[in-house]
Order: sequence, then C-alpha cells, then structure tokens
Amino acid sequence: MKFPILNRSPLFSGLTESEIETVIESVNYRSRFYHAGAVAVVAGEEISSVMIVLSGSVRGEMTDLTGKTIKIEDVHPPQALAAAFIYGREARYPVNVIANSDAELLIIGKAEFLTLMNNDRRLLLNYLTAVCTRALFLSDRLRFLSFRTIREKYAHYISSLPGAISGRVVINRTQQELADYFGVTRPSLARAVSEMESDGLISVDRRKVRILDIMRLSTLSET
Amino acid sequence: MKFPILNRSPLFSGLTESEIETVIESVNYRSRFYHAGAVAVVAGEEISSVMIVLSGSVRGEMTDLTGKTIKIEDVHPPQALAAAFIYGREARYPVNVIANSDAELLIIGKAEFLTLMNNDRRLLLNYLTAVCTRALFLSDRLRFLSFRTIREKYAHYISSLPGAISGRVVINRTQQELADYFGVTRPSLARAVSEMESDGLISVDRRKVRILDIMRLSTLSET
DNA sequence: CAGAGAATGTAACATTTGTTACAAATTACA
DNA sequence: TGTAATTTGTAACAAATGTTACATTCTCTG
Repeated sequence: MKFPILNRSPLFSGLTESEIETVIESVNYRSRFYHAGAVAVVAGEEISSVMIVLSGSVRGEMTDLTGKTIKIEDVHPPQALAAAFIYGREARYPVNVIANSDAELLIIGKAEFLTLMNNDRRLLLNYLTAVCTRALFLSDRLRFLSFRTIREKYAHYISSLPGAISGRVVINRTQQELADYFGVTRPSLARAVSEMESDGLISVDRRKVRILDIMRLSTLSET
Repeated sequence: MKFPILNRSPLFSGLTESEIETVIESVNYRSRFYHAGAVAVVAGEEISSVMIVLSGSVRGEMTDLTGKTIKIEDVHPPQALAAAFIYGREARYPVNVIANSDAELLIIGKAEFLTLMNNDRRLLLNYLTAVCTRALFLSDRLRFLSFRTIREKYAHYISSLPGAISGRVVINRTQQELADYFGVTRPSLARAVSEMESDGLISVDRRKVRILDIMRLSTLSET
C-alpha cells in the first residue's frame, strides 16, 4: 500500500487498506515533500485542497504585521490541515503552515475529495463526523469563554457533570487543565472555588465537589 | 409545492422547487406541529434527525438545575436546528427547543438525510458549506475570546482588517457590536481604545483607525 | 434643517482577575 | 518506603474590566 499511514486516519476509518488505495488512486492526488522549515501554506491562502500529513510534522503559525510569529499547534500524521474549514464559504487558511521536519503531504483537490465522498458513504460519514464533532467542540469551548466570571464558568461546569443532580460530582481534570479550559489562570480559579466554598455554595475536597446550595449556584449561570 | 419555504433554505439552494419536492418525497420525512410553548426537543437528547423549521418559530433555551431558563436564540424558517452538530460523535442537543408560536418542523432521519446528500452532490456541498462555515465562525470567535486583554483583541482585530498593511483601517461595526464580538462591555472597549491612542499606538476617529506604532501594537498579540 | 435617536467619549468607583511567590498535600515511581 | 515531581491551597499586590451615569457627537428622517 502506498500510504499505510492513512489506515489510522479517521477520515478513512472503516475502509480496508486496499479500499483506501483504490479510493486514492481513483482521483488526481499528488503528494509533496517539504524540507524542514519550508512553508507549505501561507495564511490567508484560499483552501483549495484537502492536505493530509503523511510523514514528518508541520506546525500552524501566525504572523503579525511586524513578522513576529506565534506557534499555534503541531499537526502530525495522519491529520489533515484545517479539515473542518475546507468547504466553508471563501475558506482561507487561518495560519501559515511550516514543516517542522522533512514532511510529506497528500494533496487532493476539494472537488475531487467531494467526489470521493459522494462515491463512498463511509468516507462521507467519516468526514461529516469529523467536522460536526469539531463544531461541537468549538461551541462547547465558546460557551465557557462566554461566561463573564470564573464562578459562573465553574458553576456551569459542575452542573453539567454526571452526578450534579445528586449533588456530588467529581472533576476529572487537574485544576490547571480546568483553568486552561476556562481561559483563566490557576490561582484565580482556585481562589474563586475557595470563595464559593466559604460562601456555602459548595464543599470541595480536591476534585470532589458537593453542591450545597443549588439555588444560589444557579443564579450564577444567568446571562 | 408542499414546503415552499425550503426554496429559501441554504441547504436546498441551487435546486428548483420541483427538485426539492422530488428529493423530499424520496425519503421518509415527517412534519410535526407544535403548539406555542410546546417542547420540541429536550436538551441532552440525542440528535437523530435533521429538523427544519417550516413555519412559526422556536427558541433554544437552557435550563439550570433549579429549573430556571435562559433563552439562547430564536430559530426561524427555514433554518435547521443544530445543523452543524448533527453528525457529531454522540451529538446531543445542547438546549431545550420550545415553540415560540404554533410551529411546524420538518423531520428527516439523519441516515436518510445522508442518503439524500449521497444522491445529490448539490445537497452535499450545501450542507458541507454550512457546517464548515459554522466551524470557521466559531473558530474565529474563539480566537478573540482567547486573548486576555481588550487591547490584544483590538490590536489583533484591526491588524486583520484590509488596509492594515497600509496603516489605515475602517471598522465596519458599531462599538457595541465590536464589544459584543469581543465579549466585553462597551465602555471598557472605549477606554482601552482611548488608552491605546494616548499611548501613541493608534490614532482614532470614530470608526477610522490609523496604525501608528506597528511594533508595539503587535507585541500585544503575543501569547 | 431641526429634533430625536443612536453611537461614542469619558469618569469614578467596585469587582474581578492576573501575577508572583511560597507552603502544603498528594501522587508517581525508583 | 522514601524522594522527587506534581498538584493544590493561599496570600498580597497590581492590573484589567465591569458598572453606572452622563455629556457629546453623529446620523437619520420628517
């Protein structure tokens, strides 16, 4: 098989190796090598293809007006670049894409990829699942960042956990992870939580939280 | 035609009235009436169908543990409910959906809708465009909410406008809209902007902004 | 072109969060 | 089991934002 790594790609899940090969060979794909440091995509460039990392790794990087760069994220095989944006209206790459190491990308025109999905329901469902799951994730993140105060975020968060109705929940993240999820600093989160505890809203033992005053807690989630 | 409103639905754009009718009639759809106040969907319910508002209107509403409700948004014909989430992994409705007035919803099972898309490339592309555009929108919002300070958001915002390179940009939103977009209050935004002006970073005349000190401005966008 | 309504500028004070630093408790694992 | 690393708790001060209120400037429309 030409690109064995695709076996592990969610986009091709459910297809056998030979099916993947058949599918790929049925379209006008190309693969391109990039030396370490080479620019694969410039931010703002229109998205015209599906680009899948086959080997090596690339990173997304933003550049400001002075040329200073900020790394956004690494993309490893067999992930695709900006997968959830490809068919968006006037979709453009939000970041520069640069090879971390020597890397190879599989490139399939987006019209061709559409044809592939049209011909194989599994590919279609795989892609739809990926895009919709991404939208769900983004929407979920957005909800928490939209709450004004840390107390609101925390109240909303523990209310959505299983066990909230019984009044006992367990948070399965570290405080740091939760703080990152909320977009705040850890000490600020810790302070907000301990204040909620001294206000009698909750009682906290590390990751175990008891909800003591649902009424007052929920007034925090108001908009 | 049975559901003339679908003519104006982005999901069916590019199809003639009769084509839409043919498409719809080819699957197991149903339509359901809801009296004003009736609950069409309970939050947390698995998304098993595409639901399109045909008449009347419905609203998304969140309920907290005490039963208090917060209205999230109205959905009018011919919009679909949670369109971008439908094929997500274990996708569930994030909100309760309640009829504002007497309303009619068109309901097509998601497997059936998948078949429709498989059979008509235009439907497929319409849906993909909708979902990807939504992902783009969410991702864009998320970026701005992720910046810590208002100055950072503003700097990043004006840097991304056409004309930023030439140093002159025009913001085509009201201050209030921009503040909402950033998730801050309007007076806070106004203050931040006027402070940036007195710091010599920019010069502002209502919606017209001149970028005076790109270097210092861009250090604000660091992460 | 005048008046109403919308948008913007600004200020004082309250509240919230960030920053930094360190101690205490827990966990991982050699 | 003991030690290092991680995680959590807490505090003081600085910085940023929210809140409220009002003045000013623009814009639309009769």
